[in-house]
Amino acid sequence: MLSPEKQFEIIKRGAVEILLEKELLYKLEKSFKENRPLKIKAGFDPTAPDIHLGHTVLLEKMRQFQELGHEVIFLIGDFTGMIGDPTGKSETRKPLTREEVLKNAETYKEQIFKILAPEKTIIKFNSEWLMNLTAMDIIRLQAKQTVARMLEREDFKQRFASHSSIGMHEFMYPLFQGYDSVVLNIDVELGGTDQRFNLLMGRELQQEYGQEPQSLVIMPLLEGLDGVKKMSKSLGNYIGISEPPKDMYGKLMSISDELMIKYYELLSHISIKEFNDLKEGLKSGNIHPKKAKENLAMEIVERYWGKEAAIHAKKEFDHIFKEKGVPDEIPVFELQWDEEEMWLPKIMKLSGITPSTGEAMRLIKQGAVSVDEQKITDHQKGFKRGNYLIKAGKRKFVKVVAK
RNA sequence: GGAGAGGUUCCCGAGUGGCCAAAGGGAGCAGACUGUAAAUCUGCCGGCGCUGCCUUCGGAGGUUCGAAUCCUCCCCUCUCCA
Repeated sequence: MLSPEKQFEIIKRGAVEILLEKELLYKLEKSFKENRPLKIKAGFDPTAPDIHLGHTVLLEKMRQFQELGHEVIFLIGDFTGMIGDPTGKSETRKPLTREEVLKNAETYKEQIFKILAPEKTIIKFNSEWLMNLTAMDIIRLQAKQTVARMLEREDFKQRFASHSSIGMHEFMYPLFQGYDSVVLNIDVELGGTDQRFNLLMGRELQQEYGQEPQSLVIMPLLEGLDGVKKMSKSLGNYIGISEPPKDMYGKLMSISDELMIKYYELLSHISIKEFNDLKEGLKSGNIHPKKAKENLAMEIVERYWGKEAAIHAKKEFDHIFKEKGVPDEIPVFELQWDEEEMWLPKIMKLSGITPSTGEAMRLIKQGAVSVDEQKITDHQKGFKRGNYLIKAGKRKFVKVVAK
């Protein structure tokens, strides 16, 4: 086991904040002395089992705890999921059926065990205990907090100020999440910055119930490909961990240099020293950012798909973008081709490479289209019945075969 | 229950009878540049073989030579009062 100080250093990497640092250090020392692992918790929504790199920030931190010998609980909020974390937009969600919850849990497992060690991960569902609370239990729980305290939460505060509606049940979300920590007697809870209020609630409730308050490790929300907004599926700026290697590689290569550093800090397995050297190197110009980005993309693709796939993805990427070549696998489209000659935009539309002939015409006028590696600029041009390789823009290819 | 505000093209948002396929911004796409990216510049950004035609402005009708704009009914969202 590593010394408490070393452990702390690893835990702190990438974290926005640790509450309270001294307290966590003390817990680590105690755990070290008594040779007793700490209980770590992180909660996940039961509805979104399609994991992307944003989720993995937390998972990576959990993995670090596992490697340090602590006990990690992957908590699926199947009960709290019915409420939906108050965001002002989301309405009360439909309760998932038992089958759906279990099915989603399976999907989770397939994905998270690419990061976490299966034998060391404890999976729990909070419906296990929350479902059995009586009305009396719930009132007792509610009595531990005040409306004023609830309104300190940024989201509630804003909605209250702007006269937007706040459902009574929404107040229960933080309480239940905190109560989970009480039930499990958690030592450290992990969460994103958006979870701060809920995480703190755990501390307060644990104290109310006579437990030592959990320490909090607050992780940043990973920015998506645009580098501004947080990574999320609905914004379409995400990299899913089940995406094919070449998509994953390509997306990683498209991030900005600045974002790359954050990704390194939060996602890469390189050591803290290596990370600092990298930052220095980039600053001084000794390391070319492109090279650094390639390494990052390789590391991450390899994590989810293996070394060979990563190498292949890189080759393919270099081929297409550096050499402006053609990928190995191009979708083939069998085109019903009766006439002698067909209008190019029509071919493009029918083959699905562009949504409309108008779009195809525009692209041709802009010099973005080539047929059999020959740039086409005449949007009136027709082609004789036959097979052609059409390229539109940098990454859209299709092989048209006359049928 | 009463009073009021509003629903416009992917998003935000202007437009209150013809000059509107609808300003502006964002997103997106393409070209140039580059390191593959960012930034910047340029072009595009409803459909159609396209100097024109067709379909869009919550829905359905109506007025008018002409409607996103006016009228009627309906649906939805939000606010205030109780």
